[in-house]
Amino acid sequence: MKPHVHQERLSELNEKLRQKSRKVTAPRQAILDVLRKHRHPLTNKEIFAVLPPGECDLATIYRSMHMLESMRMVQRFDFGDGTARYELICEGDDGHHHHLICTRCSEVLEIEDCFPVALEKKLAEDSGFKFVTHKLEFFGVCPKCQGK
Amino acid sequence: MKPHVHQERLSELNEKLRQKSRKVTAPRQAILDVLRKHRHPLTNKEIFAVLPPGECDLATIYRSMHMLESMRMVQRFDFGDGTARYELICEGDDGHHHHLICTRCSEVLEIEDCFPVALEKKLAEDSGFKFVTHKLEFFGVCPKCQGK
DNA sequence: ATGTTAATTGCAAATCATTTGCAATGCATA
DNA sequence: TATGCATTGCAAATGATTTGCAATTAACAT
Repeated sequence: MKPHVHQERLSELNEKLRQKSRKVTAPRQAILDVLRKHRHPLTNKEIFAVLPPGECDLATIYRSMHMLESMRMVQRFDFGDGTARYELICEGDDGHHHHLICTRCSEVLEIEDCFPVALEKKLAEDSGFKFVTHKLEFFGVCPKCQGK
Repeated sequence: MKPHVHQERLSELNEKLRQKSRKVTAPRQAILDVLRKHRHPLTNKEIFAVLPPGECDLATIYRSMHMLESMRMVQRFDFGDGTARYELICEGDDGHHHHLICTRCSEVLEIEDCFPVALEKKLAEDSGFKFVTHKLEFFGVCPKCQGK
């Protein structure tokens, strides 16, 4: 019943799924909903923890994040702790940016500017490499954690 | 016999170990020897593979690298593939630098300049963070791999 | 509506990197 | 040369991620 209700609620994100001949499944919608509500990079386990129990298997989250990454719908970040983190890529954005992470409490600040972009060109010229990109993250101690 | 031969062969690196009341053991010397001979970041497994069989346990390499890192004798790098890599820190160097890594063949180029250092200061001022550092690695396709 | 089919999921087991417990061993110092 | 604590090897534990496979389901054509 009400055959189109479901489609009406689908966001651009789900449309993107459709366009790639991917199925719009409950787990995928749930994952995208979580990402939409969180503006910071989330680990798969964090996504899993936020989801209602039984909503989606951890393995499915891993598989979904790979798919979303390959579709450029999420951006993967490495904070150097051996756990991948993902952020939804906004409309008209390429998802490329950096973070400032507190090494004590793990607070995360997004950094607007991307500095080394200009340098990639110089690097590419000097080295002969092509398609040069970079990963850059900053680490420090946030104001709250400075009082030891 | 020949009680001092061993000591005569000890490098500055082993002296450093001594100074920190660390023991100069065969596995540690072997590991440092490997690092001295390789100018690129090595994974623990790569170090293990280069070492003569039975020379040193993998777990010992993991423990040694942690120790060497805390003593600032090696620098740890993350290339985003979930495996730590280490480079010996040269005399008078702080070990801080970056790499350009080929995403196809994993060739690694060291990059002399460190660009974002000046930006750390600005970031620290803007955010209130202290002790701001960064990790930066570049990725691309090397000349050899460009011919598909 | 319903059937068909390929994509997707859950679950459990497998991998991979890394860590850790513990008893045996080995350096450094007396 | 003896003593004591650091260090090691080995095996088992951990934590993140991947994978095989049978059961389920979305998409689309009946």
